[in-house]
Amino acid sequence: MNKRQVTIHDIARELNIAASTVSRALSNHPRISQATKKLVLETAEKMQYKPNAVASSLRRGQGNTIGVIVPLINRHFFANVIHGIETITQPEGYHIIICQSTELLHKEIENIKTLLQNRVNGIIISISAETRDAEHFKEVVKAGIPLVQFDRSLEHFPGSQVINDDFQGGYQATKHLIDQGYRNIAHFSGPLFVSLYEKRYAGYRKALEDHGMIPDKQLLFEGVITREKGMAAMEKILKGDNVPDAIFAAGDYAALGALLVAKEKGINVPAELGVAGYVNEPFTEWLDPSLTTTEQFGAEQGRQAAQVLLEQIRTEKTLPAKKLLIPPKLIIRNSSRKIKEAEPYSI
Amino acid sequence: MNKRQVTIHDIARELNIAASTVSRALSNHPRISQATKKLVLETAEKMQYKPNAVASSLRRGQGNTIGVIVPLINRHFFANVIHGIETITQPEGYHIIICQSTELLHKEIENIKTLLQNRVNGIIISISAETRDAEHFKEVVKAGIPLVQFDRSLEHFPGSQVINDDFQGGYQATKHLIDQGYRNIAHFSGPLFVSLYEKRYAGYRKALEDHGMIPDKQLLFEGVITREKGMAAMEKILKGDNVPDAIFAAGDYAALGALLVAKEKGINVPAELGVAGYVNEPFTEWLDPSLTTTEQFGAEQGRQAAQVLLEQIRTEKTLPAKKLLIPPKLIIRNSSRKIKEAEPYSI
DNA sequence: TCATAAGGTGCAATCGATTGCATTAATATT
DNA sequence: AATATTAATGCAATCGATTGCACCTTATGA
Repeated sequence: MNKRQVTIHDIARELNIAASTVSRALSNHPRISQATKKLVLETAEKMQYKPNAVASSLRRGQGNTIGVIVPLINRHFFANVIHGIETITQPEGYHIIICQSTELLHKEIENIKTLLQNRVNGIIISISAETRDAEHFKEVVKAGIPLVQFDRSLEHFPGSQVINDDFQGGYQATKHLIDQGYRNIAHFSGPLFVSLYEKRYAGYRKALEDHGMIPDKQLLFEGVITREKGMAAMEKILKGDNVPDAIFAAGDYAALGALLVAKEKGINVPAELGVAGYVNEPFTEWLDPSLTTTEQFGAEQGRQAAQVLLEQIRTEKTLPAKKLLIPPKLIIRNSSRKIKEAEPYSI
Repeated sequence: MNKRQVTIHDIARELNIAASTVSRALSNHPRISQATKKLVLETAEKMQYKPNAVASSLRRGQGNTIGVIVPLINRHFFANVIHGIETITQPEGYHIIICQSTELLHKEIENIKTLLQNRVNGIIISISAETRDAEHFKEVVKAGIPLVQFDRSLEHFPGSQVINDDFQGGYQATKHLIDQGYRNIAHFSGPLFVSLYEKRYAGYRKALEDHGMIPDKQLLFEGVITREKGMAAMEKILKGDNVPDAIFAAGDYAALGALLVAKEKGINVPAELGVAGYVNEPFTEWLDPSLTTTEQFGAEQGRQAAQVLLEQIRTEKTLPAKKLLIPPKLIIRNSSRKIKEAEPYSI
């Protein structure tokens, strides 16, 4: 039930000039006299003219919209990324359309289709857990629309990416545990065919090796990313005969599971068991003991991805793909502070 | 650098028929023969035709987009609401444009302008902390675009709203503390000119009165919504001479502050001090002791708001405004379990 | 004084899909 | 056989803003 809006033709009629003149006056065209511009601007204001962005987009073959596809909007990390994207795009006059794949490939494909139909200027995407190849990205390329991947990505797709340095993150966390004196470190990983988990695991292995330890397959627990799985893995560990003195979990929820079981069994963290998570979920700071983890700077990633995309949009010719590796930051908290140095500890 | 896309005219030329026939065939118009439809569909597929939603929107004067304005995308509650909205709108073929006001009125106004220019079908909004009146909503009404408010709202604006029953929430939480045996309950509130805080406070007062207690102004701490402010308020309380035995905070972060100070001072929660928060932030479940709080069902609110909006969009005539009150749910956890009944407690 | 340039505007086509109305062909009715 | 009816398709205008080109007026230069 939209009511009819004022158009440039209405303004033109009001002033007895051509619509084209109105259009040019509004866009500050150099060939229109100051007097006319002033007149048009005033009349537009008076008549409450609102430019129709849809018509403009159609004619110019260019919208002012950027599509963003994430697995789930309400995941802390992704919400942060979106926030970051918005802070960059909004001042540039772009707005963002958000789609969720809910970790489903067919939805992701659907999302891309919708975005293409709506002729977005560019797409920023973090792929679903199911996505294995870039078939559906080809449509985007064919349409000549720039696409930037972030966080989870198909590395072989020849486009720009803004991703975490998960290898370094895994390395840092493990090295920290070693430095604290832990000598038998287990790893809770996600599914290893997901490259980001594979990399955290590789970082973990490398850190061990660099410090003269041999990664023990027995201490690798794959597919442990929820609290429940973390708890189960921890129970299993305690029942075994090679009980580790530290755990590096590739996700905070799994680490939480380990902490909960440890607390239940009266195991002292960090004295008897060191624990480190990953992602820096909001709850980790307030656990008791607070959880050592790794920050991934979601907002920053969003900003960078948006920057890269805007560059591509603004340049006519295809720019060489950029691959930005965001270095993660280890956040040392009490769950791994075995060495109680005189560290300033404030709640 | 968008490349030219296939249009219905290309298909028409290919098949030697009129573009209008193609259009009708694609939209399954009854007056087009099955044979032609089949042919068109196949050719469209073959030529990789993608309908131009922009052109369609212009012609029909009707897009397929819903605008959502929130203070901050990366706040847990709002992220959940957006998620809820998306789950409803996406299957109906609408997509959502997200805008943040970052709690600033002028940005909110800007956002509304942008959404109107892009001719969205409807707007769902939670107002900024600065917003006091509905001046800028009038433009929306004038354009004949339905608008639904949620969470924080201008109650006197004659449009649909989906909001929390904050009075009940405040009442429930306070009553719970009373039931647990606490007799001197302080309240950490947000700024009281914000109606939602005012209502939680009113609920708190009513609960006290209903149980024969007199709300003490000395125990009201206004504008305490951050952890820092919560800690400060708690310190102040402990220095005073009327030390309460429980705190009902209108926000979880303030409650967290109280908990942290209590822990630091060796005050036993819940034995010596009961604490209840509000909002059910993700961290509250894993605090030690876990924090009693109130869940607001963000996703549910998003779904309801989207439902209401879609109804308005689909109906030609203006529907009577709906006001949905979402009942919040008290989540009882350890920070207020003074009476240790045989409650099943599982980590 | 006349040609040329610059300054201002208007005309009309265009972007791609949609839709009221007209047209043609095919079938049914009397 | 002539007319009415139905089915299938085409024509052309339209949504609102943009833009290449043409046009007219006034200033500039030789």
